[in-house]
Amino acid sequence: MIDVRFPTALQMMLSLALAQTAGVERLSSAQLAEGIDSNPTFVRRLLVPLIQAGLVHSTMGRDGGVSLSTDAAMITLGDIYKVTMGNKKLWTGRSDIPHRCLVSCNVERFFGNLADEVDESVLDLLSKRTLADALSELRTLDAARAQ
Amino acid sequence: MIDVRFPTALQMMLSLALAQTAGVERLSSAQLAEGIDSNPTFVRRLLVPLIQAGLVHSTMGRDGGVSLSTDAAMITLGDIYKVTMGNKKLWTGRSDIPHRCLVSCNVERFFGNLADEVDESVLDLLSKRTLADALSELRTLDAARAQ
DNA sequence: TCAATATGTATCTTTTATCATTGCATATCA
DNA sequence: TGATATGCAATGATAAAAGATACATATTGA
Repeated sequence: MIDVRFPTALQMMLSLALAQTAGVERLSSAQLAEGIDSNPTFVRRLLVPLIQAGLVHSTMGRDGGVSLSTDAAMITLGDIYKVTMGNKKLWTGRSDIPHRCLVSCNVERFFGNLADEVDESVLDLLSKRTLADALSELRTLDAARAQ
Repeated sequence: MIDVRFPTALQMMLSLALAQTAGVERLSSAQLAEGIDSNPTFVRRLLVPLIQAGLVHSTMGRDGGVSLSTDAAMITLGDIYKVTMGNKKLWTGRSDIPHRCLVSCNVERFFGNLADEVDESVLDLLSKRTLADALSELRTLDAARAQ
């Protein structure tokens, strides 16, 4: 199955950012789940690292829910990516290749380095955008759509 | 399962590049499969687009096999990536999200644009390296490993 | 105080993308 | 013409991810 954690976490964070601008205190995992057409358990699983990293604040009990910990302009898409994907790299090579020649003895390391560079460049790109930026991009897209 | 087509195709191409410098006419899919600890069918499946794109030349029949079509310095890792991954994007979002608000109506397009930017930046990075560059990096790694 | 309802979390099942395997037609060469 | 390569289709196995279910725990308000 395709890993959709990042796009999903991003959508959740955008919903929280929108709620913030609309003056809504918090959203429940059920509300967030409805927005992504999924289930509350998946939402809560995704929230765990976001809460631990301090990007999101959670309140338990009746009338509980989650909200952004800070202003949307202080959170970058890179933050969200790093936190939700943890140590998972964008690329992983074949592992345990038998070492028989110049290529097979060194591709593993070579590819690892390459993958690191790719991760770095992607994070670079994501870190230049804040959640607030993304939200205003959504408004632009929405205006274009309306026409 | 993790998609290892690119790292695998890369290793195959590196083996072909090494064979080229060693004066070896061609390698069979069985030989390539041995190098990646896999099976000839998988190798041949990966070769199809590389052959169609003209990066690799294949000869059928007994004593057949494949070889690089051109010099390793003329082939970039970007070429290999584009050809083996086809239209598959690095990221795909959730699809068929119900349209209910500013976020849910526009994230799909927003994320698509973001994914396009990421693809572009990765291809940029890969296109700066040739197979010949990669082969000499392998030699450098090998020298470091020998110590 | 207690009923309602939220999060936190563990466990099991379902789904599905990917790779492995098998089989066979076709091509090529000694 | 037999040995051996590619080309290709079809089926099976594997594993990662998401869905589903269950329940303990926390909080609030009547």
